Amino acid sequence: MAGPHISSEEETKERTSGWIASLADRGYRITGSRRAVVDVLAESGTSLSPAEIYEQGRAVHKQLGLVTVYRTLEKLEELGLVQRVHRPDGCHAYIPALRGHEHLLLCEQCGRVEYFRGDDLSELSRRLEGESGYTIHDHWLQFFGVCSQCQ
Amino acid sequence: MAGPHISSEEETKERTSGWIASLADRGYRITGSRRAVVDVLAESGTSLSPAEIYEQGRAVHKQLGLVTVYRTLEKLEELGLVQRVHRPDGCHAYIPALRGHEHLLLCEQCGRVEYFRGDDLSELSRRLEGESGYTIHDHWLQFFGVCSQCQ
DNA sequence: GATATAATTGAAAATAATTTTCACTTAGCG
DNA sequence: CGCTAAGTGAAAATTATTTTCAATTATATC
Repeated sequence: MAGPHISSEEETKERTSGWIASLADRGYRITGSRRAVVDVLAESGTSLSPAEIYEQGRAVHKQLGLVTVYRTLEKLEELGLVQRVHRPDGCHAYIPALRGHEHLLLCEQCGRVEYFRGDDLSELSRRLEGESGYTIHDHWLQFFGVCSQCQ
Repeated sequence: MAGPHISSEEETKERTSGWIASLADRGYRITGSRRAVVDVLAESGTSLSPAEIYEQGRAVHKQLGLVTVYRTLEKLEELGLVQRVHRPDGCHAYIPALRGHEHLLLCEQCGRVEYFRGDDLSELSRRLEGESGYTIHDHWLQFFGVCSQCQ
């Protein structure tokens, strides 16, 4: 199994420009406000609520409005680039979306997110389908703890 | 692996009286309103939002208030008897809490919940702890699909 | 580059979910 | 039974999110 994946600065920059390109490809205009939302979330190692994105985004683009944060998240979510993250204490924060068979490890204190691979649940999924009669579409495997910084 | 566990009527009755006993043990009074909330959620095979519990609970105890639904859920949650269930489209519904190493299989259409056992994630958890430096406290393994009734 | 125009913006209002307040009721001990 | 602190529902307050709308602006086209 690959270890958890700590994002490098290099990669988060690529993520930022990739998201901007996806928005443009889709026909959405690239505005200062959208850039600010993308910058903040793509380069954050932690999950962020709309209010946190708003606050941090204003450092980049001072006239940013909270409404635009919501609207931009909606578009990024629609493009599969970001997703809400669900935690025992709530699900109001966003992260760069999981890709392929990635799973999550989350810090309960600071919201830090690690992505890892290495557990194939498709066999279990098929077995469950057979035994339950469900048609299974998706799954979540998430671990919750405290990161080394927060200990 | 044991198959998913379909609750019998027998068992849900036991669950209802167990929850009532736990509330009483803890020193909480047993009122008609609390009984209604417990009845509805303990005997439901699907996840229910506070508003749904309120609506169904009024069939049992007509003066039930929505505020009391919230307050009773808070107490049941504190006692570890119920928990919020998180799904891609939201996390505003409650279910009887997982026990031991149970995991969830959820119907995206009707909210039906199946509990299953059979996957031990403790080894993966330990491995992740070592590689990430996190102290892991908890995990979720959840499958999402469409149940046989909803197909 | 200038310009036309439809997309996008932020502020304010509206809505929805949840929590708090408070005067009244009641479960359950003695 | 009667007492009393716990619990109640209605209404108000709070919080998160969405909608409305007039003003602004990104970008395709000249």
